[in-house]
Order: sequence, then C-alpha cells, then structure tokens
Amino acid sequence: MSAAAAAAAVPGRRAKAAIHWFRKGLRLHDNPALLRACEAAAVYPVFVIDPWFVSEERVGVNRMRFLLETLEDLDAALRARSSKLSVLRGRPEEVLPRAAAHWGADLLTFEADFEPYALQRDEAVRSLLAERGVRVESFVSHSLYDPRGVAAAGPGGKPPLSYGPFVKLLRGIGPPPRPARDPPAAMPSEGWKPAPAALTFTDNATTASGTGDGASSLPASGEPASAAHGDRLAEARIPSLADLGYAPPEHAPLFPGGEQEGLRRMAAKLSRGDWVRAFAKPKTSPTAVGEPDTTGLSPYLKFGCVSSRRFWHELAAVNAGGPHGSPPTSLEGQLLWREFYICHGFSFPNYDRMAGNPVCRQIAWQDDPELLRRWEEGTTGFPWIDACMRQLRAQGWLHHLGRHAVACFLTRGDLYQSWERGARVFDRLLVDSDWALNNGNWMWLSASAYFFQFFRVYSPVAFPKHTDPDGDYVRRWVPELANFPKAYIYEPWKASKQNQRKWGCEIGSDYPEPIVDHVAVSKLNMARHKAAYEAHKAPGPPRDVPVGDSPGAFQVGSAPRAPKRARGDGDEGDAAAPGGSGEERDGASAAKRAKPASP
DNA sequence: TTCTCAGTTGGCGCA
DNA sequence: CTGCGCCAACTGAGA
Ligand SMILES: Cc1cc2nc3c(=O)[nH]c(=O)nc-3n(C[C@H](O)[C@H](O)[C@H](O)COP(=O)(O)OP(=O)(O)OC[C@H]3O[C@@H](n4cnc5c(N)ncnc54)[C@H](O)[C@@H]3O)c2cc1C
Repeated sequence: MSAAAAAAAVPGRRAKAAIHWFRKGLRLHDNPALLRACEAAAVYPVFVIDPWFVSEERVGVNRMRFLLETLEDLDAALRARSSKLSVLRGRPEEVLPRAAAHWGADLLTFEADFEPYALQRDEAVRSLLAERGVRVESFVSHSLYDPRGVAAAGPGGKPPLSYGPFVKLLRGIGPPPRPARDPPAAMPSEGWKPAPAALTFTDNATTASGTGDGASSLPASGEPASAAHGDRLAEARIPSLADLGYAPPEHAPLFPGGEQEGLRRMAAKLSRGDWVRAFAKPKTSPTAVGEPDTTGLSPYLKFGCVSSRRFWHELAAVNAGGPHGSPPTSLEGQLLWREFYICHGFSFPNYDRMAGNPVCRQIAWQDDPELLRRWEEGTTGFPWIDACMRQLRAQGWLHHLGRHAVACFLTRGDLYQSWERGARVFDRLLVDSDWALNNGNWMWLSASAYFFQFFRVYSPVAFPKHTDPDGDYVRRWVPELANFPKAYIYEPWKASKQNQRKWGCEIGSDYPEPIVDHVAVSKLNMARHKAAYEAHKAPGPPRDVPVGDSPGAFQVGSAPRAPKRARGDGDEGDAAAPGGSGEERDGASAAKRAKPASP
C-alpha cells in the first residue's frame, strides 16, 4: 500500500476524492471539516449508522427520529448543492475503509469529537485509513473552544472545578472563533459515483445492484431531489424508523430534526431581543405546556444542527442591543455551561461513572430496581415527578428544572439510587442526550460533584407550585388526576376517599400511593450524604450510614398517610448495604462503548 | 496553612 | 405576592 500512501492528500494540496464523515455537526453552515473536503476534486458526504446503537434500549425513538429527520434535511441541503448524503450501515472502522477504497478517496475529514468513545473510534479509523494511504483531518467546531486548549490553560492542565473560574479562563482566551463560511453552491463531484450498494440502505422492492452503481447520479444544482430521482427507487437512501425496527412513535415530535429547523428556531428566539437580554435561567418555567420557556435548542446543539459558535456570535449581537444579564444565569451563560461540561468530560477520566472518577464523590447508593422502575415509568405517586417523567418519555425533553426535580428525587432527595442509573435512563430517553452534559449534570444534582449543598432538597410537592399553582402541567401529563382541584393536585393522597371517587381516581388503585415519605426520607438521605462526605475527607471505602437503621426514623415528621409501603420498599434500614467499593462495576465492556455519540 | 467568600435554580415560617 | 432570616453547613478558589 505504499503507492497508495504516497498518494495521500497532503495539507494544502488538493485531494482527488474526499469523504466527509458526518457524526455530530449535522449541518452545512460553520463546518470547517466539510469545507476542507470541498477542496477535493470530488467530495462524498457520508453518515454511518452503527447497528450497535440502533435499538430502543440504547437510543429512544425520539432521538432516533430526530436523527433521521436531520439526515433527511442534510441530504436535501446537499442535493441543493449538487451533492447528496450517503448513509452507510455498519461499524465505522469497517465501513469507512471500504468506502474509501471504493471511491478512491485520499482524504477523510470530520468534526472532532472529544467524548472517550468517539476518541477511541476515531483513532481506530484514523490508523486503519492511514495504512491505506488515506489522510484523516479533523476540525474543532462542536464546542465554542477547543477543550484541549481550555484544559491546558487551566491550573495544572485541568479546567477549574467551579464555573466562575472556568468562565474567567474563557474570558482570558477571548471570544470563540467566528463561524466558517458556507460550502460552495456546487460541491465538487468530479467522476462521482454512488456508494457501494453493500454498505447502504436500499429499498427491497428493487435492487440497486441490477444495473450497477452507475444507475445513480447526482442532482444538478438546486434541482429538487424527488423530481430528479423518482425513477431510481432502488437508490441508496436514508432509512426510516421502521427500517431500523422502531415502532411508530406515539407522539408528534416537540422538535423536528434538521439544520433548517434549528436555524429557524434560533432566529425566532433571538428575534425577541428583550426576552434574550432578560433571560435568567432559574426564573424560567419548568411547567410550560407546549412551547418551552427556554430556547429549546438543545437537540440542535447536541447534533450540531446549529453551530454553538454561530449561536454565540448572534447572541452577542443581540446582547449589544441593550443591558443584559451575565453568566451563569444569562443565555450566554447556558452556552458556557455546555462548554464547562464538554471540557470536563474531556479532561477527567470515567466521567460517566462514580468509580475512578476524580471529580465524583464516592457514595454508597442503594440499589433497588423496583424503585428505579417506578421512577422511570412515572408511577412514583408524586404527580409532579410523574408528570416530568411522562413528558420525558413522550417527548424526549424536559425543562432544566424538571430534570433537577426528577434527578434529585431519584438520587439524594428521595430514592437514593445511583445517579449513573438515572443518567442511563436519561441517555436513552432524551432527544438531546449529550454524554458530557448528561453525566455532569447528574453529578451536580446528586451532589456528587460541583454542587455540595445537599441539604437543599427539592420538594416534589412545593417546588412546582412556584410556576404552576393550579397544576395544569400535571393535568396534561397525568390525566388520571385531571379532575383534581389545585388544593390536591400535588398531593392527591390527601384527598378523602370520597373525593377521590368523585374526581375519578382512587389513590392506591387508579394512581399509586406516594412511593416514599418525602419529609422523612429526605432527612435520612441528608444524613447519608453527610456521612459520605466525611468519609471522603478521611479516605476509605464508602460505607452506608447507620443512620435510620431504626425503622422509627421513618416515622419522624411523616406526611399524612405516609404509605406503609414507603417504609417497606424504601430501601431503608439496611445499614449493611454493600458499599459500592468501586472496582466491581458492571460490564467493563459496556463501559468501553457506553456511548451514543452519533445517535 | 488557614481563613473567607460565593455558589444558577430549597423549604419554610414570618412579616 | 415579596422579601427575609433561619435551617445547619457543603465545597473550590483565592487571598
Ligand atoms: C440531570 C440533568 C441531565 C441533563 N442532560 C442533558 C443532556 O443530556 N443534554 C443537554 O443538552 N442538556 C442536558 N441537561 C442540561 C439542560 O437541562 C438542558 O440543556 C436544557 O434544559 C435544554 O433546554 P434548552 O435548549 O431550552 O435550554 P436553554 O436554557 O435555552 O439553554 C441553551 C443551551 O445551553 C446549553 N445548556 C443549558 N443548560 C445547560 C446545563 N445545565 N448544562 C449544560 N449545558 C446547558 C444547552 O446546550 C442548551 O440547549 C441536563 C440537565 C440535568 C439537570
């Protein structure tokens, strides 16, 4: 392969054929890696679907739908520039070398991805292609800054553990780079040929191989794809949800996928200058029904349908229009939180678990699959918590404070289950699931990192009343309770049996009793956390806390009608719970690939 | 080394 | 409805 190696594209020299590998960064704007590929005589944009991710167990229907819609949108945008998207099927390490050989590519470009799973995958691809004489180039365009540079600028080569100093560090670096220019109106396609049929998704009705690859062609610039290609049904195409074995979604998407949708949403939000400048995150409402009270850009930023740099610069222009808030609560502050977690996920090992994670407190979480299941399914008996979990399941999205509420409830607040379990559920269900953001925020909420005031616990009853005293959000997502008046909407178990019947929902049969006595259990959990922190100061393996080993502890301050069940299944009293001593994590192999970066 | 201070977004009772 | 102090007290950063 030395001849091929000699033919590899070199920096600055024009490549013969370049593959641009889309993973995140699913956009044409601000895409430096795509621009680089466009310097070649022909560019082949591809997306690789690794079947490993294709399962509702790993990537829920909302996120998979978002991805497929995004790929459709990307393909349409490429076709308008005389190109098209080839969606390939298989492991990137196998598919990309074959595709490169097929197309005679001497250059592969992609957007850098700093998640551990992606780094490992990309390094494997890079070395495989290097052996075949294909040069690989990556470009930073997902985050505002190159996380390597940010980390290097921090004390000891690590980013600060607190947000304030982190932002100060960024300010010292200066504003993020300006977005790259758009790709050319007609993307290069010298000697273009279609993707290898064996690697693509094709219609079953006819076969692509009949007349060979030559059957396919590229659209002329601006030519509508469907009209131009109606005669080529067997052409490689973007799979549907059904192709991938997903059941039809039960709910319309809250966020339709795609660059166009993302840019449209960003423009709509930024056009409200006063709203943008007055944005204060803690004051936004988690109980909105319908359009979120925040930007709703998270899935677009996660998949890179919208460039964070473009968002930042357009936001800066809006902020220039008058007095505005500042981080951490401002809209810019939100983007910097994203930066914070991305940088931390890159800088610290084992960021997605407690064991071996240098920023994470070691805590002897309980392990009760039944409690986890009820939380996940939205049947805890706390209407606010259940409404949030049901919105999450239905739409794949929750307001930030809704995420706070359910994450606190599952972990340090009430159920005392590991944040890792919660993060795994979120990762499956969220349309915007992002490895670093998800794990980092779960550590925050569980008071495992960044935030340590564990005595501040969200009440599953009182908290939602701030923004929704009438309980309309609960009625939307927990229809069993639709007829309950506001006085009982967050505590339906307090209504008399007679009223429960009258309002059409008997607690205990039509809707569950509360899963725990919140007041009692949150006190116990505070004591547990306090002990865990003390153990942290005087190192040793994490132990469960002998607090609350007396069942009596549960009756302290018990809520009216605290369900008998609350004590029974509430994990309490087992002071001898196995301390997650650390190293015996489940599935070391799962840890290696535990990452839906692309899907 | 030791201290001080600030920290996105708690709940509650009270004025 | 809003603001305030209390609860009991955590951390990382920086002086
Ligand atoms: C337990 C938990 C898990 C989370 N998991 C994810 C996740 O997997 N993916 C994800 O995008 N966000 C996650 N978040 C952060 C946050 O809740 C969402 O980013 C936000 O609710 C998305 O809505 P938005 O785009 O309207 O936010 P906006 O308030 O409009 O913010 C704009 C953008 O800033 C970024 N941002 C905002 N808040 C945060 C934050 N706390 N941390 C990091 N970035 C932030 C996001 O990219 C967001 O789209 C999580 C939060 C919690 C508490």
